[in-house]
Amino acid sequence: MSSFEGQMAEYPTISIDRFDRENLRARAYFLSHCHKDHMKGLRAPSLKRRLECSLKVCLYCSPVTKELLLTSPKYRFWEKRIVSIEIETPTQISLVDEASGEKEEIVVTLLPAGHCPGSVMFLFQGNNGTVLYTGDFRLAKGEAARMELLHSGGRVKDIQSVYLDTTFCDPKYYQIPSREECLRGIMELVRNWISRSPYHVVWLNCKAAYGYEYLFTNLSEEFGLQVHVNKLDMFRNMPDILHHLTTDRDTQIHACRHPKAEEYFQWNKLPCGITSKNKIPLHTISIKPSTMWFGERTRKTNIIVSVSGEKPCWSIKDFLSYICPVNVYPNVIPLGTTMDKVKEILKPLCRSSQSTEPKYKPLGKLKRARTIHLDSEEEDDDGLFDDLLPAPLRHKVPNHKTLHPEVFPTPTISQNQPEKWRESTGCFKAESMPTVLWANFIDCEESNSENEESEILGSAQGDTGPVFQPQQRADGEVPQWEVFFKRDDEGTDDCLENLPSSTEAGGSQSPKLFSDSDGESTHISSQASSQSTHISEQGSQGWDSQSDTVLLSSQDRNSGDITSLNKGVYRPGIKENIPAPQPEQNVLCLNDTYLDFKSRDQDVNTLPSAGETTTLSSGKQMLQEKRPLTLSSSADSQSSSDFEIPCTPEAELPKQEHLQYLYEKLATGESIVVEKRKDIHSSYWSRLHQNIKSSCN
DNA sequence: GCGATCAGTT
DNA sequence: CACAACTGATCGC
Repeated sequence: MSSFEGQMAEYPTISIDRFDRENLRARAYFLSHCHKDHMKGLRAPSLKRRLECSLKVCLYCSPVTKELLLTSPKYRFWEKRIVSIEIETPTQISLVDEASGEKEEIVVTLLPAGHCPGSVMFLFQGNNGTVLYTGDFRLAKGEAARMELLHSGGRVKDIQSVYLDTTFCDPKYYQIPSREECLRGIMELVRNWISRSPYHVVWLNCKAAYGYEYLFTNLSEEFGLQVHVNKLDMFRNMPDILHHLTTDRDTQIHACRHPKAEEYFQWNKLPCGITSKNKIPLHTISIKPSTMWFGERTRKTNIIVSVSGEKPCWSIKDFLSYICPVNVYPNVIPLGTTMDKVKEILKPLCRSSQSTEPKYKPLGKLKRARTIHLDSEEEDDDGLFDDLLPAPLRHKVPNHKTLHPEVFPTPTISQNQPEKWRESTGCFKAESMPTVLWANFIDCEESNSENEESEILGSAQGDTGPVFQPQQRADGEVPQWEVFFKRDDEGTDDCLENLPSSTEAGGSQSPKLFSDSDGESTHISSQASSQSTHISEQGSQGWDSQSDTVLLSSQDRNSGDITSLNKGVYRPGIKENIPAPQPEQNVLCLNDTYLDFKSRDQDVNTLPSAGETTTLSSGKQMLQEKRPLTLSSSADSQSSSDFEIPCTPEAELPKQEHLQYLYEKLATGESIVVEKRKDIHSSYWSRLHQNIKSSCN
């Protein structure tokens, strides 16, 4: 939970993501994205009154955020006062005190935050220095380095303070797989479920209001099925999203909601109420996209299996140390700690500690004939302090071929005339084009080798229903979830093979893998009858006690081994067209996939930062402005060949022995000794151990 | 009746 | 614990 009170030290007359208390006096409001916990007070009567009494106060946000916000009638009263600002367009705003007439100018730039549609970071430049408010951000490594407007004169701007989303500023979150990884894992789960029959459906159990669109669109693209949702009018002006959604329940992928959805699920009922199709009962699994893949593993029956990678897909550390501000203000303070402690952790990444020692500077330097970068930023603080500040010389990444910084147009927004900006809603078509981005990653043209799904893929509507073709695989029945996470190049691709029965059980691999503490099997298998009958039994037992959570992870060191996912999968051809990520020297990242399963008995909880961390605006940026299309997005998010991003130093790769140990213990049900380690990983490891232990109890 | 806050769930 | 919600109870206006 964000503890940010809404105001920044440097510019206390503006309020961001908070609209209560002190913020009621703000001269201008900013909203980084459309999640409720960043909208506190936004529709309170007190603020509404303030608005009515004021002529000038406005809310500034991205065009997409504005659109999403105004979809809700609760916020309609804001309509005339919302000023949308285009992404990456420095915009001057006059902050006027209406009582005294006192005025202050500030330039704000919205930078894509990669969290949910419309989400942005705010870069403010004014008389009190340049500050960055990150909001909730989920940027892949190197993303900051690609942001033109974080740079000036070829280096990162001199940023006084960063107001940082520190939600995952904890060693336990070190292993967060990339979006691509998570998507890939989900894709395979979904594929293997829905390809069994038209009556096998997937429920995406999404909690937040927005942020799963990336998942939806990609699933839709891949399988030619629209995703069922309760409402889609908020996306009416975002065709790239809209086309992948439907309110028609007759689809195999659901992301619909209901207050009692979890309860429904126990009874094999989807949130939209359906339990069957053509009088044939549906078989449902649920996939829960969640960032809390570690934090949530507390239930007794959870099984955690993790082969850790060496790096998180994004990192506060990388972000902050790249920006290298003078100050950092964490927006999230974990309960057990204090602001100061978090600051202590972050301080080493900031300016002051980067070079405490004065550097030798040759005397007699001539006054610089400064290279004229046509940056229009008149308050170019870099220029003033270049000699004084130890700001590391970081060259911005050439992200566009024609990346010559022209004079930035700096639109000035008159607070009196927000209307002229209203038209910006028309830009959504260009704003969000994730599917194109993804087309590059997974070739949607590729047909399912064993059926005519390709026809369905091409159809705009999924309402004809998929044509079911019997699977051709030998074992016929049981989903081999494990194949999604295997490496194929080593005998140690044993994420699951060390588990009892993951493969050896022949026709019935799944039971023990998903078994609960009672040793009771919870079949994920396609034995339809067992499934539905099982469900009624569950009603009395309570499914939670049976639900196992499995955290799985691949260790595809080989960044190009996407094809390994196909091993043993029924659709040998499907991924062949995927361009393998370029094998780059700088690719040090391991890609992890964590999955947390549930389906009827079990629930498939997946995807740490992935699903809900959609990058729409940034996706667009990447696609249209920054990246050559020949780069796979997978490679993009993890690394860049353009420049060098250092590893997160602490992100040490767990040793195979460790993992082997854990698997063996897990397999045999033995308890696991938690060895205390002093380093930063101790928390990670003990947690992992504890989770495995608890799952074996 | 509405809103804010808190505790509890997922 | 921490995501991003929602529900229900309680209290105050």
